[in-house]
Amino acid sequence: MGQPGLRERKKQKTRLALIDAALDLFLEQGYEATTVDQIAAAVDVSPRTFFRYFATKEDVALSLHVDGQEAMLAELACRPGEESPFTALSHAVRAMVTMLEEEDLAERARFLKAREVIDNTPALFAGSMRRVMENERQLIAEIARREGSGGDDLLPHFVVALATTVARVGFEFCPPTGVDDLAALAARLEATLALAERSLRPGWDRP
Amino acid sequence: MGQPGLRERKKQKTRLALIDAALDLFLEQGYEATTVDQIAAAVDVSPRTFFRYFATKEDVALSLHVDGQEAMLAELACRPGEESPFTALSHAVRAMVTMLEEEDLAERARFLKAREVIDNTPALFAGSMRRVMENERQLIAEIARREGSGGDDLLPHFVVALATTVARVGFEFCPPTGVDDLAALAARLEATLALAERSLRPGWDRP
DNA sequence: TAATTTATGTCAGCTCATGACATGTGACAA
DNA sequence: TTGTCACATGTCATGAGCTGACATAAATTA
Repeated sequence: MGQPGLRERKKQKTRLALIDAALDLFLEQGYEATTVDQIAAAVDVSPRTFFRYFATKEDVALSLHVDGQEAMLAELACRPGEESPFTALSHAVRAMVTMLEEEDLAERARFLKAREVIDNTPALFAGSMRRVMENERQLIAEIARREGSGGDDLLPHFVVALATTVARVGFEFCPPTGVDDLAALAARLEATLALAERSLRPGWDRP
Repeated sequence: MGQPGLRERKKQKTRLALIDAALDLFLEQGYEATTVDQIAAAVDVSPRTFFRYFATKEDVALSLHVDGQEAMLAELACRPGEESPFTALSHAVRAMVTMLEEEDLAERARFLKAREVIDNTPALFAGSMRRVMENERQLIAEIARREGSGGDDLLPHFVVALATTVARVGFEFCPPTGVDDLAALAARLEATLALAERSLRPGWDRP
């Protein structure tokens, strides 16, 4: 009886259907060129209902992205306090990928599609950056808390900014996604982390 | 005959008037709360005309930001080829501030206003990040050219990303802007550059 | 002054997004 | 099973951002 009830299941189903329909349409004819009405029609739902699931047209493409961010924050909260800030953040970044690796096949496909659409749509890219930036504030707060530094200390800002930069470079500019590029993505991320590690002085992230 | 002609002068005047009116309204009542019609009315111009000057409502707030980006690119192009990538980029970042310091008083006030509005408006912040990212592609291309590295080389991506990160941290989170915070801005930027310098291994930005 | 260019105004229309209210469908207890 | 309640959805109306088409007014040039 772990089942969440018919109502809830229907909602989840509609939600995923909306995401899938939206991503397919975005890939086919572009983000700007597809209307909310089209997405709603594809799922056989009123346009008004679309906006009950997603606040904006943007959101439907970025919802998975958000899950990743949350996973990152959650992982950071779990890291032991002795770990140096950047090490902890590295693990948090990796968590985004490992989380995906445990997912459904359909879910992974969905994520890769979303990534492709976002990469090819400036408006969506901007939106994703905005979310990254908002997430960054929380990361900074958490790092500052761990390290007991003041609010106007530059270091936490810099460390977090560097970590998100690494994540960004790692996730960006991957070759055209094939069937399951998750492995390639993970490899690229590791390469970027290694590059960062090798570029920085030991102990740089602690005063 | 150095004069650009009445027509051109009028256009520049209208353009600046639109920017000023928009920024003032954004500061007063918030970005989302002010309509294009209001901005147009404040300058006594039809709403349609507004969109002939700025493609979107966002653009009117971000136009100055764009000038800075262009200055950065221009400065990078001027830097001597022997200079290591990150050093060249540092100077390019500084150019954004020095350019402002040579500007009109009104222009500087405009810039500071714009910065304040952008910082307090997620939507605008996202837009500015998008432009930064688009600019980043050009910076990467230029660095790759200087260094003669291939298109899939991680290093140029990383170096440029780090430079824009420094710029971002340097420009962000300044205390509430007073009359002319340009000096404070410059100081903060220098502090961030110093922090980066001190965190990185010598020669990290060259293979 | 006349002819040509071009900035602006007007209007009509599309899409995104939201509030208000009605309706239908699952949840749950008697 | 049935009846009630909660809530997901549909319908309608509205406003804001943005664009195309065409007319008008102003500046430039001859």
